[in-house]
Amino acid sequence: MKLPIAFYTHSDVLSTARNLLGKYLFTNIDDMVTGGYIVETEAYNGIVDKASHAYGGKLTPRTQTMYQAGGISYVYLCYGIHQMFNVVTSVEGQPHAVLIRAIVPTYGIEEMLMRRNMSLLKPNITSGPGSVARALGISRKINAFSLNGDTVWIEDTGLAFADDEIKILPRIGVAYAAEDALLPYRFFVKGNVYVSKPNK
DNA sequence: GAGATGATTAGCT
DNA sequence: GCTAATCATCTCC
Repeated sequence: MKLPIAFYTHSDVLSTARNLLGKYLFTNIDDMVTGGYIVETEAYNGIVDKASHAYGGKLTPRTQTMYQAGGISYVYLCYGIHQMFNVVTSVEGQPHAVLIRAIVPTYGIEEMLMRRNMSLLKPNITSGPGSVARALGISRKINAFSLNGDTVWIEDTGLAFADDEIKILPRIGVAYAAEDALLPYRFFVKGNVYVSKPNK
């Protein structure tokens, strides 16, 4: 069952990031369906968040996707090689987003292995945002797609994690964001092997 | 129109 | 642990 758009449009990006844990993310790229459930996310809290592309209300051709109403994808390239997949949340004009950092692969594992150029299923297949996007075949072509569509979508299968199975820590790789780098905006399932390190 | 720069990963030590 | 890879995007001239 696909998540309703209402799941994405409320304004508390932190609770959306928390509630995305355990949800299934699917893509249908070149007629191949791949997916798995989310075990690690990071929240990016709009114009007041120094780690966000939209900090200070910055509006460019790239970031305008984040200003749209919640329930769509935001995909961009980082370090020249890695595609990052984000879920846009909140209402139009509020550039909130949740970065998907890790999933547990469950559907289309063969296809994911091929995309990752691997022969054996190892935890690093979908560990880290760049790896998740590559395994799922996500590219910038999928930017600003509705998460209720047929190319990329998120489902609720009833899987949920209790608060004591979840750990909340500061985000990864945002040291440049000064005091905002310390904000506890990273959510992950404790000890899950697909979560990028540290995972405890 | 050119130059600086990352929400990272993989591979080697 | 450390470091190179690599290019779209943004910023300033």
